[in-house]
Amino acid sequence: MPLSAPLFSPSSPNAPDLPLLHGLNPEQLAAVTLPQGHALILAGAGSGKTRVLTTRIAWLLHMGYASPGGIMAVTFTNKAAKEMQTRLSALLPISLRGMWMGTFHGLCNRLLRAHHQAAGLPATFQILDMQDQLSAIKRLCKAFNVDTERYPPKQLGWFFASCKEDGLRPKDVPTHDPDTRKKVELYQLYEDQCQREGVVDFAELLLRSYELLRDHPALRQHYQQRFRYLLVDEFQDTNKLQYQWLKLLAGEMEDGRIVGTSSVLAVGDDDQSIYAFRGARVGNMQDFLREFAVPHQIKLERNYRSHGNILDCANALIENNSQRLGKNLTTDQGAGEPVRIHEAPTDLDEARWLVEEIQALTKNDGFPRQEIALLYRSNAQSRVLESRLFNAGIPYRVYGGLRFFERAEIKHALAYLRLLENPQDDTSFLRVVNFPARGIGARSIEALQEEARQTGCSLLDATTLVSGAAGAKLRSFHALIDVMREAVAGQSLRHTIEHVLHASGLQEHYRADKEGQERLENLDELINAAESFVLQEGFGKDAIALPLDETASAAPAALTQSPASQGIDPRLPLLNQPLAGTDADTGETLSPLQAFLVHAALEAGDNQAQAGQDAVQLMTVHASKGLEFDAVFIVGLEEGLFPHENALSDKGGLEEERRLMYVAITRARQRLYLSHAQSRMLHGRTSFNLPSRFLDELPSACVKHLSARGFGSFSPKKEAASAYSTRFSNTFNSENIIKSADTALASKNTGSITKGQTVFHAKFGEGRVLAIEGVGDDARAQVNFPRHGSKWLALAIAKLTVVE
DNA sequence: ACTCGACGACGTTGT
DNA sequence: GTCGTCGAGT
Repeated sequence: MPLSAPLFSPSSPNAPDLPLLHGLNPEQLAAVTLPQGHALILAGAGSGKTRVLTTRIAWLLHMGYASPGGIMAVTFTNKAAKEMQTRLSALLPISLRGMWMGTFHGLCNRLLRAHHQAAGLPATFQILDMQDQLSAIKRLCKAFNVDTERYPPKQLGWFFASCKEDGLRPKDVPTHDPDTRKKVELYQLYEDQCQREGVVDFAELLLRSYELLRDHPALRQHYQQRFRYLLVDEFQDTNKLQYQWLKLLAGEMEDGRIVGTSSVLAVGDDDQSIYAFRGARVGNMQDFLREFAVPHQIKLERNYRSHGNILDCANALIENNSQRLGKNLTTDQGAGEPVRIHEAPTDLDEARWLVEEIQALTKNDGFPRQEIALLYRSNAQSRVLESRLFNAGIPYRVYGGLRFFERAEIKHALAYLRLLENPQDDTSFLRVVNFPARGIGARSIEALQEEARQTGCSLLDATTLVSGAAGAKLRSFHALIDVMREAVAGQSLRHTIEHVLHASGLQEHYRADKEGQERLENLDELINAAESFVLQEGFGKDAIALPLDETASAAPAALTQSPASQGIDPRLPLLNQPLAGTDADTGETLSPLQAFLVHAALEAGDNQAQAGQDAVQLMTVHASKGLEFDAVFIVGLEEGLFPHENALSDKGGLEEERRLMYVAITRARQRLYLSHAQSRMLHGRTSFNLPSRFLDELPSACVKHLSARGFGSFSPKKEAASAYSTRFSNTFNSENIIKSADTALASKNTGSITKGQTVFHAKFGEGRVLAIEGVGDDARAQVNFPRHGSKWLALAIAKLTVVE
């Protein structure tokens, strides 16, 4: 559908000369001061999107168009939510209590906590992260003798999640084949299990709160009237369910259109949609325009981040995508330096080159280390980079490894805490019933699970049903939990955790373990995390007090005025309570411990709290979204890797890879390096890959090919090995390439060195030639040295002499 | 009941 | 190369 909505004129009387608005460009100003009504902001990378969002909120509040309680702002990541919070607090000196700002999952959790009864959940319901979910599914499979060869738990989890993201309960899933029927059957069993244990997974948070709003008109209308302004960040990443959820909050549907008094401001960039694999639906942007009859649409195309050459590369690249709303970024910063492209013989050489460039950047050009980012397509690539950086003594920080709350010792501690809150939580029970070891083995657990299944009760409750010595041990564990619960009743969060760490024996266990030092420190860190969480959330102070704005008073009033609430259904438990008290703020009805457990589940935490350290930043391209750096390296730009081979099967997949590349490029402010290797260790074997097609899509005027250090002049032509690789798919094992390279080189190979010979190297000594590839100056030999392992050596550089 | 070693399968992106 | 599972040994 054409995007022809008129621009709102910024010169309206709605936009007085406020300091708040200073420095905004005309489009930003227009977006910030939009009148009532829905709007779509197409915000290009680096166009000041977050600034627009926060200033918009500040402006609404400042002008009195809304109170904090009338605003809901949704983001995808906790990082973005926090950032918004911080910036907003800097703009406005008022309390933002009552404003709903957070991630989709966070807000859904908030909704479900406030109305847990209506949602059919216990007040103490716990949230399953991916690990928990997987172990829950595995347990389910075991209990029902599922063939996990045919139905791998991981795949089942993915199936359940995608059903939920489409808003489908088991009964709604169409089953045309026996395979799907089986999976749906398991889906139902999984749901039953979760319900029985009082736990919800990530997708369930969304689906459950969607259903809550859908099935309770009075409640829905209450929130519809409360939230006059809904702001959604990264709208292109919303999935079907999130969009439906938003629609319910925005107003009632009539004739395919939304009617209501709220204004939805969706901010997004279709070119940065990189989460289709997990259900994101860019089509939501078009649907939004249509179903909300969006009157205002603004494009933010001025980029304040990157130099011209970088931006030109990004623009040219993304032009190759067909499904676009259309957008072109501009800058007035000047062209800057060319984008540098480097080709390395191997992934190891790539890493070596990278280290040298980084050293030059920091030493000669004065780039701070934390302003340098290394981006890669998949996590596995970080290893080589890390080891080279480590050897070179360059401090670095890897994002996206095991995060704090995902560490085993932390999960153990949390499992105890969760059991105190929710004794039904079998996942937590199983995690810690024998950790530290209590002599409760697999057989005892099996017996226990059998009893629990027959009785339909939780594992903890079933401990009373098991006979014999095993039963006694199980009951003493039960007693341990009960004693802990009593001991921490009414205690502060800090004391609670300290007590649990001690009484559970966790601390002692790690203290006895000589490898457990780091884990002990992490447990201490958990206490610190809890402490700062309590301070941040302000528990114990004015936690109960509601802001004295219209929220507290107007919301119930609005409810009584609304026609639909005249005949309140008395069966709805929530409506028998004063709404202002229940709906208002999270945490209000939550104990500090409960809130902390939610916090731990919803934000797995940064993986390393070493922020502020002067370290090079390593992360996947996905993780880099929303960040920016002075200098960016994008490595591993090879066919099959980036674009990833799994994404090449369909066109949509390739376009998403291209958007991913677009995101990566637009992270750079001043300097951008792109590199690829002719061969790399992948999945434990050497593979030979063509340079990524994305490199060919960049305008040659903006790029500069660096000559390979020590390998003679750079040759833009495909190498012999690479040329052959096109005939055998993109990656194949080294045996194939050796064969083909051998044939290719039979006549062309200049040197006298051939495969199988023993050669001598000044540094490495004698070694056997495993393979030869390349021609002329680029010819290389893979030589296996007894003491140094196998190495690729350039024949033009390394002085190899044939031994016999 | 627990620990350890061998073995095989499996390798994107993540709230 | 890593992870999880399985079997044997203590």
